Amino acid sequence: MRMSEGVEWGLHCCVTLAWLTEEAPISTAKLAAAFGLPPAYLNKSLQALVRAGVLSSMPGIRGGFQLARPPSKVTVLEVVLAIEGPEHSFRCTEIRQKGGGATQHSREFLQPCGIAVTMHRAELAWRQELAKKTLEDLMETAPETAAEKVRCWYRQLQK
Amino acid sequence: MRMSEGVEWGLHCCVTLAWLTEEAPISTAKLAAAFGLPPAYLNKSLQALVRAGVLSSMPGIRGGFQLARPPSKVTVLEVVLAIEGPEHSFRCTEIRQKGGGATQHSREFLQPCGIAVTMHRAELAWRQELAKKTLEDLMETAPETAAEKVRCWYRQLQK
DNA sequence: GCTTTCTTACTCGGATACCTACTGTCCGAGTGGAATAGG
DNA sequence: CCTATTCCACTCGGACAGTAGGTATCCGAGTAAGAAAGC
Repeated sequence: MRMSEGVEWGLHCCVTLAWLTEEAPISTAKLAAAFGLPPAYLNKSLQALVRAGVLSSMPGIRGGFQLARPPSKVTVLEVVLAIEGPEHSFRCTEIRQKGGGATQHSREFLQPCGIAVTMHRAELAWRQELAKKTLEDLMETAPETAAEKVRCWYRQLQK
Repeated sequence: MRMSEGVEWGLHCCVTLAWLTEEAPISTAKLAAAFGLPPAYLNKSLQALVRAGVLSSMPGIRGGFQLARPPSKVTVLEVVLAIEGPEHSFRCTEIRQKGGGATQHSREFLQPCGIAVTMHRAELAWRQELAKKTLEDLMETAPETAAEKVRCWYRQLQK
């Protein structure tokens, strides 16, 4: 089970966009340059965030992306689900009903598979943990200097 | 992010083996028949469980697999990690240090990336939830009739 | 000098290849049981 | 009848293809800024 790299990219970009609210919008090319990422592919992840309503995009010569909401209103879970997709990682295929072990009586299959319940409950705990954290929390845990450093770097890029 | 199907297979097989302790060992072919799974590929997952010390295997004409420990001593997490691998799903590649945004001062990179910390903390919650549950718990949540049904089916298979 | 028009450079967005990793299959080494031959 | 031996069917285990999804790239539609021309 491996999470897409786009999640890491998306989260870092969201935090960066939060710091650069004043200078918005920021283009894909600049965000990609900031982290040394392939621009075209990063764009794909950013598009997913737009579709999810986390970012908003502006076309045109001075276009780019910016946060659609204040950082305190965007949870980490939203960003993760936007890029990874909303499906659960564990998908019950009901093999208990499929083989020779599953005889006629389907009455007992009315109640959900205990294994699936356990797995989904664990995933729920995971999601709740991610739903607790917002972009604002991420900004606070970063070093004091980070925000100003990003702004400074961005201005140098403008020259 | 998608979990391997082998996890579902492995968990169902472990519960089945727990119910069939008296009749152990059980061969891959029989377990595969019980759930309608491809035998050779299921064998691959069972091998992983042997390497992890969850199951023990017996070669020979009456060989097969059986639980290496009582069901109460095997956590769901163990089974999941045995098949999925022990790595974390989120892997921080430290992109904060890579692009043009990461200037000279590497002092601030001594403390870990806040995004990675958040993601790992969520995964920890997920793992703890799975570590709480044992195979015994799964057996209890199953319908009363399930255990006897499995044993009955297995005896019919012997004929 | 001001307004309108046009050009143009730059942006996002989706359609198109590539590549890793999960899925599925096959065959060989090894073992324990059962049949058989001998005592 | 009991025991030792041989054979064999069945098992696990790892090595070998097929395929889906994530990764990476490219090109086209659209837009807003800025220059240029006209008033």
